Amino acid sequence: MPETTTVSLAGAIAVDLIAVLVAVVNGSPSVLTVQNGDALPSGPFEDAHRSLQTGLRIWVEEQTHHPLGYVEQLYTFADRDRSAAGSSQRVISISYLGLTRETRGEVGWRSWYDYFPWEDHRDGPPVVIAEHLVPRLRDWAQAGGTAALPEERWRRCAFAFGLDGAAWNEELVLQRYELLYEAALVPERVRETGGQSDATRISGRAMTGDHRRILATGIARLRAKIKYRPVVFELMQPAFTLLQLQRAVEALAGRLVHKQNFRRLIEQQELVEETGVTTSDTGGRPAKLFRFRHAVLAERAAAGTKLPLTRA
Amino acid sequence: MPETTTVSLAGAIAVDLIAVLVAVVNGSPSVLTVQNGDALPSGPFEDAHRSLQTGLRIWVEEQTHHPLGYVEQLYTFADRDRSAAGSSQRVISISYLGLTRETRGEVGWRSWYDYFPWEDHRDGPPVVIAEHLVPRLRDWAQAGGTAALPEERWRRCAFAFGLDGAAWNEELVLQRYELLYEAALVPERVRETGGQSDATRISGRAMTGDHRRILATGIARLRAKIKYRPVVFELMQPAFTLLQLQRAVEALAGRLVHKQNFRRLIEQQELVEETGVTTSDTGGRPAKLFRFRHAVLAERAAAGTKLPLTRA
DNA sequence: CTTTCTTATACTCCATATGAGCATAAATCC
DNA sequence: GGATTTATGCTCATATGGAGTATAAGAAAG
Repeated sequence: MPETTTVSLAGAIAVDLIAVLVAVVNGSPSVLTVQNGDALPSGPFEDAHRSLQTGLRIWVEEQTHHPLGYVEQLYTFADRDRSAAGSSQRVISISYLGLTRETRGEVGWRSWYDYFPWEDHRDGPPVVIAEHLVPRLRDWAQAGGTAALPEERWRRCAFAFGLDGAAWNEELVLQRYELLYEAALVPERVRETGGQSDATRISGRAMTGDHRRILATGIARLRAKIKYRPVVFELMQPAFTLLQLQRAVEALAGRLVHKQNFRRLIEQQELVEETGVTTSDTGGRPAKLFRFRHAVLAERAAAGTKLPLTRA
Repeated sequence: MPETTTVSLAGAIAVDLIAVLVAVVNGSPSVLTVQNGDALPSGPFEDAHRSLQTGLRIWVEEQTHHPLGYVEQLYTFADRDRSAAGSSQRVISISYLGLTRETRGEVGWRSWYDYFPWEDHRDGPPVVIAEHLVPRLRDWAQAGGTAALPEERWRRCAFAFGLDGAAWNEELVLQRYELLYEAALVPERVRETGGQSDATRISGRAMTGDHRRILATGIARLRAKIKYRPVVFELMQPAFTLLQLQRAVEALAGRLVHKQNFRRLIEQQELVEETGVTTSDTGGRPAKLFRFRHAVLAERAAAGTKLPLTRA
């Protein structure tokens, strides 16, 4: 195998950057969208950019006027069916997850639960699962021909959605979406995009191309990451109460955590320090305001905010 | 922002696939190399390939005649300095981690500790750290000009290499390499590649371009992954003793684990099942042979082999 | 054939982490 | 001033993980 790089043969190859930009807006975990919520922001990777990461930063800040905090690469796609039909053009899509402190109430931010209604378990399991998804998934499993296929299909569903005694695992965002895709329960499967169709309430808002799959990838990555890296703080204001921090974590994870244990965890890991100020804006007894101890970033690369989950 | 994809402007863009192919050969965690150990196998992404992953599988199996087990994307690079000097060609490098059961004693497999001698702590901290790396890192830190920079540099070194009371963290493979790179302690920094220079014993074997950085990324990813996903089994023969399994984990992690606790962990997670056969090839009391319970892949996507680490 | 060595395997012990809940404190709202 | 709400401190039971002791079963040495 030669070490020299090689010019690709047929057709030009274009490189696109796609961003999953996350902020917590009014307690909702939100993602920046364009085209009236139908797509994630994306743009060509310009030859002028020094690197992918800087390319992304430059144009996100150009487009959104937001300072971009934490950035991490998600995945690179180049599946053939991503190309525009009839075109010989091959598109490489490199997706990124970015965290930012949303400030002004700008347009384009949408709760990610608009796109994944079944992912929000903060008020218990969403009714849409038992009411609509389970029956349809069961039908799909049953339609799995002969032999072991129906059982196999249903086992996957039960595992992904926490049915039949299995516990809900909030990190399986992508698996759940791909299951629904496979079962043809999302409109992307049949190329009809967006719209306010009746099905939106069941299958969530659709997106262009595979943007919703990319979004699912980003959510899954973030839900996993908050458990072992102090990334939540990238989404917080400089000073915050512990309950505000907890609400942010809960918004991302889509489930509630035990209040006292959450405080214990944060404090014993020394992730925060008191500012000396308290606020009464929260109602009830005034809460101390904390700030993130930036020192921990250097101290412990592996430090993290584990979730003290409430057992089902 | 337009949703349509865009043709890049100046120069063509080529896409390269780079593989970090891992196997455990005679107890050594090994990686498949080409060019006499100077480079990782890589090749152009052909337009004919259906997707990146299949593109990689096809050509790895073409080149190595190895069945490729677990495959996962590592990272996509496009830094400007990766391009050949003088060329306007832009190269996107998409790297993958692949696990395989090496069988015949073929050429090209090399212990990854040839490239990262400081990463093998199975017999305690390698002397090269205290003998050679620490003094040079200290010099580099000291040379950090005025103010807080020297302290800051040294803090990073101490954290990455587990000095000054910090614990050794085997997952920080990439951080360590990048620190050595920054301190100009690896030959890649000055573009002189390969060779059996005296420095190899200290800074490890070098590689072409940023291949060693990609290898470091792969090792780090794998060391993290074995703790929460049952991927070690991809590297094992169909039947194995628990000690063989433990040795494989230790080879990858570069550190020893507590034998009894390792067994407890594996068994209580029901990752394996007895074959009913025992072997006396191990010396001492015959050991039961086990096989991986493939069912767990379906049962628990989040199942894993956590390391019962020995405390320093 | 007994001793010795080596590896396999079964248990015990203890410190810490984590899920869960009770109790009290300090504000606001009527 | 009592009800309500949020903040915060503390206890308890259990699970988990690091570490060590003890015993079993084979091969090799003598």
